Amino acid sequence: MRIAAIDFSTSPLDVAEQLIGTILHVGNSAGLIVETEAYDHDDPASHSFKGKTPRNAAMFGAPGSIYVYRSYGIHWCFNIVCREIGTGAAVLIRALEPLQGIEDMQKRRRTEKLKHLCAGPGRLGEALAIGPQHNGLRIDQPPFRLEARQKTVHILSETRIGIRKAADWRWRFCLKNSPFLSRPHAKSQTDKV
DNA sequence: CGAACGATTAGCT
DNA sequence: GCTAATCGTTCGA
Repeated sequence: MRIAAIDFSTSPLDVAEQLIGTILHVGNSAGLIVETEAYDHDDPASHSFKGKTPRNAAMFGAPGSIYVYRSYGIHWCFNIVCREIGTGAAVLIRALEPLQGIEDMQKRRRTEKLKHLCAGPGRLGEALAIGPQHNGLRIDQPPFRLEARQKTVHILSETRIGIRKAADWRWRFCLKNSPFLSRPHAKSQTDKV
């Protein structure tokens, strides 16, 4: 299997798109990335928009490192940092198609429904046992690994979910027609292959 | 120091 | 579709 050769020092838009169709391994569990969102340093919806704070410090780390944050006091969400170090850009991994370690994920999620196992950033975090202990680690070192996609994929761009600022920017990327998205994409959008 | 507010989700109507 | 749950972070006084 090929290790994904994604250049994380580029823009979050590029990285978010390239991540669709690659396989994310965390420990013994793995899934196909079917949904991502880009957040940039000059993006009003981004945690990094107002500068570095104790919470978002990892977002200003080296490209290819992990940024984990607590959402709504409940969930842990998983991001990969991009652009040059200190910029404050990242890609949020929002949904996976479960592939390996499914029983472990079902146990952690307390549900057997494959469709909802990793569909949404909070669910994905719970399924993969993501937590603050992963903040600042690297995506190319254990327990993490990215496996390159094996074929061309059909990608759609959509508006991001759950934000108020810059809500109309189409910075969400989906694997076309995947049943494992956190929310279905529109019927017809600009295709990116 | 107090208060408002989320890059969300499950469960109920 | 609507709302409660739940708490760390951020910002204003």
